[in-house]
Amino acid sequence: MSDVRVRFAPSPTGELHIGGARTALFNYLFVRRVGGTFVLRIDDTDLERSKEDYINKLMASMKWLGLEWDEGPYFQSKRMAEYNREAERLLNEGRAYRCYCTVDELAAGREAARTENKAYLYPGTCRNLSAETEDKLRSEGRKAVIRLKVPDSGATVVKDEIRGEVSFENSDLDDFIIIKSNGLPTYNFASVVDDLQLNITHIIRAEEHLSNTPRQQLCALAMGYEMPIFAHVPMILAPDRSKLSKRHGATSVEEFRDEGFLPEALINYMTLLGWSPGGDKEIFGIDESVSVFSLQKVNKTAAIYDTVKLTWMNSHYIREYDLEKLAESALPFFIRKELFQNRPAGDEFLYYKNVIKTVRERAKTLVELADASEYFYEDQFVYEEKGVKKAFMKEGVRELLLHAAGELDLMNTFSRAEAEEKFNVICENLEISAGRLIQPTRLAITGRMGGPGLFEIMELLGREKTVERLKRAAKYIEEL
RNA sequence: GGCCCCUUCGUCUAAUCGGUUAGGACACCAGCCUUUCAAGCUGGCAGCAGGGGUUCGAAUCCCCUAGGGGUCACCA
Repeated sequence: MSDVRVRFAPSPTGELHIGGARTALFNYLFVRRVGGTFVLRIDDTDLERSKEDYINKLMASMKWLGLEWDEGPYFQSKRMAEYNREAERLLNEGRAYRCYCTVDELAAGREAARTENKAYLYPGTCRNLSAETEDKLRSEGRKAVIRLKVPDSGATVVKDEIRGEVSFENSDLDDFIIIKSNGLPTYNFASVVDDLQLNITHIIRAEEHLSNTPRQQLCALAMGYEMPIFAHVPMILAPDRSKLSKRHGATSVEEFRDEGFLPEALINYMTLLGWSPGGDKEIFGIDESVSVFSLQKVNKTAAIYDTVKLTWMNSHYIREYDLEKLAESALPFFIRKELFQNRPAGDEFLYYKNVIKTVRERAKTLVELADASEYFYEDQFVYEEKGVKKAFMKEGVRELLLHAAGELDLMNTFSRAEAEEKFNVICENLEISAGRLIQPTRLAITGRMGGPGLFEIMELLGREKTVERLKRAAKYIEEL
């Protein structure tokens, strides 16, 4: 066990989206590679927006993806005493001060700056208040916030594993708030206190935090510490190049799961979003990535996520997955589609597994898998319109199907090889090509023009159902 | 608007120290295979944002421009 410690610190204001998940993944890859500790922290200082439901969903999503953490979850909401103690210390040491400006007063200043088209910086109104003035303001009923004294010269340099050294002029920063008037810490402060107290050694997070990093570094400096090493990973953008949000459709892990994506596929896809092991390999498991992962190889460019490639990857995993596991994963989708009510048992489960086995080859998601399985459970399906024209509305098809039904009925045993042999004989005797019989038969027993090998389907369905469906189709054609 | 980051096919990406016909994957197109649909195989289309330098030689180093993103809250 190395002493490397990383943390993933989501705020529970929504479901875990693909960007957050990818950040968690990179933390995971990095820390597992070096044998360090993965800490989960819930940044819930914003009581208004944080919801307990989201906390559970967040953790469920991480577990579903296989991103297990070693320590935590820690909750910022339970660590208020720490933040207040540190803030008090800064106050006593003269590195921070109470500010009594009201929200309205500040807004006025901001508005003025805007009309002059200048950047607004808090002017430091309360930076050097006398004890008397403070008493007076307090007696007026004014509530105070605590602001950090930011040096007005010099620069703050952020050391970043991915971007190198990034320098910010302190004069561009103002005395920002570290404790709000309701006594709660701001993110920039709480996050630093926690990272320091939890002995985090590497902060791997999204690039949107880069601009705030100098503020955090200034906090650490004021408290007498140095910040850990940073790694700001590029953002994941929606297809329209904008920041991910709800209006972009499925972006949360939960949604991807519900749409029938396998966790391994999602992991594989996210791994390649902003990182590449080099070489031509595209398909690899999380353990393989762990063994070669490095922050230096993480890209600097934001990536647009593309469900098309994810879908391709998913279809690959569906094809290669362990059948037993696939059957388990697909269960909720079959139930949702009402192909059956409960988890099938005994022979029913065997049948279910065989259905999946024959159908998995052409399903890109678990939803499609259940879709493609429909006619194995439903007798009263409708015939595909295009197929009816192509396969049913031809001379002698009805008689042909009836004839085939009769022949199949006479068979003693019924396997895919035997059925195929029988069809060959029928076609030879009638002097027609195999396709002439196979096409309408396929439509008759599945309602569709595409799908698995016909004789495979017939074997699984069994002779009785096959014959029944041929007859049903014949009747249907008659009524056309 | 200030500050910060970024810029290789439509998308994800590769290209040890500058020397490559700029490679792969998805998608798309064509062909092969085939009872269908897929899968698979083969081939094709398609990119170094633009402009200046430095250099014998630049996708790679420097500068400028343009574009994209982020951030500037008593949100995280």
